Amino acid sequence: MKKKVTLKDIAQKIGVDTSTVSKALRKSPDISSTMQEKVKSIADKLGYRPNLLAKSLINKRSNILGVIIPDLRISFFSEATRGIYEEATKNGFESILLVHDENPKNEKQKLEFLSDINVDGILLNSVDENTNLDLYKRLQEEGIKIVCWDRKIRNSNFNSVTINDKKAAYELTNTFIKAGRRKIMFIGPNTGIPVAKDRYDGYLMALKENDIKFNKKLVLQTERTFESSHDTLFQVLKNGTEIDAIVCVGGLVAYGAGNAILESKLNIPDDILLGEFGDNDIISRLGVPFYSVNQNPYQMGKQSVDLLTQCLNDEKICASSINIEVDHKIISRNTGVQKMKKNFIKN
Amino acid sequence: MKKKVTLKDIAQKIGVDTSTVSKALRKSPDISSTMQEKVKSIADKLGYRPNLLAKSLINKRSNILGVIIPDLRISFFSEATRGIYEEATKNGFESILLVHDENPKNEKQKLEFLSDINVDGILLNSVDENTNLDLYKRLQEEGIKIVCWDRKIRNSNFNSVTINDKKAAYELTNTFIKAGRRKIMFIGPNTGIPVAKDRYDGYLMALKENDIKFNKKLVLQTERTFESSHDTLFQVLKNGTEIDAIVCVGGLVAYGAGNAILESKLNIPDDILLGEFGDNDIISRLGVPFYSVNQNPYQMGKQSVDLLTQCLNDEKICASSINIEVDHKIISRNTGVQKMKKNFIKN
DNA sequence: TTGTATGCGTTATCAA
DNA sequence: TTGATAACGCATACAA
Repeated sequence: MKKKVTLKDIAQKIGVDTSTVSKALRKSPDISSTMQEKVKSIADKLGYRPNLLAKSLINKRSNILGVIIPDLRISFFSEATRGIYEEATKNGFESILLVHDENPKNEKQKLEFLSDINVDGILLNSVDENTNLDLYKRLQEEGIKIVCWDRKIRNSNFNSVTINDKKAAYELTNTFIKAGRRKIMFIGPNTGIPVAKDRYDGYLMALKENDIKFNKKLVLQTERTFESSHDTLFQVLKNGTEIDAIVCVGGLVAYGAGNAILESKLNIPDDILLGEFGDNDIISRLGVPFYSVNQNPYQMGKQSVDLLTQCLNDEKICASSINIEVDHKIISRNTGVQKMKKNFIKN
Repeated sequence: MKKKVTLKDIAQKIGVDTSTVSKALRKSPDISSTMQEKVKSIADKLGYRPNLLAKSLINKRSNILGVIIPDLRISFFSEATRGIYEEATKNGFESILLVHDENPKNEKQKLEFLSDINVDGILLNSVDENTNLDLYKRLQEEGIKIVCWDRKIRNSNFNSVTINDKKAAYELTNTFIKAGRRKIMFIGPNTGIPVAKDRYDGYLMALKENDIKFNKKLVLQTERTFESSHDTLFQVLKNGTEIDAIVCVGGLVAYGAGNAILESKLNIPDDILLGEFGDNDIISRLGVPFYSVNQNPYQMGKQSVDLLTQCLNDEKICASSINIEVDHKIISRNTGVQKMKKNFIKN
């Protein structure tokens, strides 16, 4: 097992000091160009690569960004992540991706890990705005720049990049109302998580504006997971609650809800219109048309990195609690579904 | 800006040496239990967290696994990644995720980054088996354990976890043949990338066994991207080449192909049966039924981590070029698509 | 039982 | 222009 080539190896080979090699490789004007070339050629030949750990132990910066997302199965996040790492590379950062699975404990662990390896910044899609708030703040005080994206954190000074969730939920609900639906359900968490709260508020606003009486039974408080959404809705449908449209707070919630509806032998969209946030691939698995709020994930990712980069370069920007609003649009999916010949494909 | 708490801070607070603190925190029998408790309580109060960089500079291990995947939009990879990080956590590792986008340059950059931060192991889904082979080998020699998953690397001693790709492709092609199709196309790279080669071989085997004459025109050599697949197939269809089924080497290829077919006003599945590897969500966006090879991604991810863990604990296992074969199955998707009322949902 | 000295690989500040 | 030394935060062999 060969060991990795270090400055020392190069130094010994040439017969100079490590500090000379170090400077030469970073093209310090201290070092003669003859020496610089000599060092460089040896370094290349030996395949030298500086040890990032040692470097960032001394420099204060690692040029690493940490990205924590809720769930990879949600294509909104994968698209956004794509925007993130492309822009990160452009800006000279390496970005590493971690997943918290909507679990505060996981989130804590990932955050601490990122702090332990001295990342410069974190792009955060937080589980909720309470549980780990103190930790967010501590990391920030330690000098790690944090940008929240998709999910902002109220009553805090974190910079963020989001859509206008209230407006989007309002528009989505309104779409249902215009399609003649009145018994519109809202599924998801509606407190604690700011995004969810905003979306809930938008839902309420649309109802109110259209003189639809608020029905408490049509608000299902669930977690942001497939199981929670599925099980809760399935039970509610079993109990005979009538609904004709659903606003789902996120992709997994919508997928769970959609499954519950189909299992209940109800039809989408005839009986129930399905709406979600994120324009997520997984919903297409249901094989039914649905509405979605497209949140321009790629753009959101890029802008998040840009904001974070600015934070790292300018303390003032960092302190100014900026919220960048990304455009969204209401779209419908799978409207062009082709009719399948029965028994054409059999299992 | 508060600085992070270090051993020194704790040591000064108590009035002992850093080495005492270091030992106390790791419960060394050297240190009295009184002292251990004292140190621990102070450490907790101050919120001490060891600096991983410094630690792994000394220890040879970082307990970090690097995961490099081709593309996040492919749900096969997100599912597999899920298996990976769940199992990694269980085994006491932190796993960080990077994406190479089927680009050898990106892959090189990510690999070197992982080496630079001294990860213990890498779970690799390589771009191809040639371009960065020397780099793979160098990292291995430097002591980084590498496990290839999904895509193995022939003529090398890397351990791997895959399905039986040839068999799977054979079965998929056979499914088409049994459905009465004879003009079956193969789309994707079919050389250089081992998985693709195996799948191609399986395709050929099925043709041969069913006395279907091999038609060179029905093999489209493309990259593993949406654009490459889409553009190539679209042109071929425009030129009037007749086909009635397609074996696509991967999800993005299938999505590109599906789009090309629909844009050409052909019907799936009536005119053309679509088949792919990975059981990927994104294909559902086409809103048509399709066949898929489910590769048990979650299981594959877990087993990859287990194999890597074993490698790290036992040099012999590492040297024995193990290939673990994960079960696959042919499935059909979207067969239960509900018929949509025209104009029910409008854009 | 605790402290001292040294080193991991790198950089920065001085001297030479 | 180059070299010696200390430092980053932590761990460990060895001395006290």
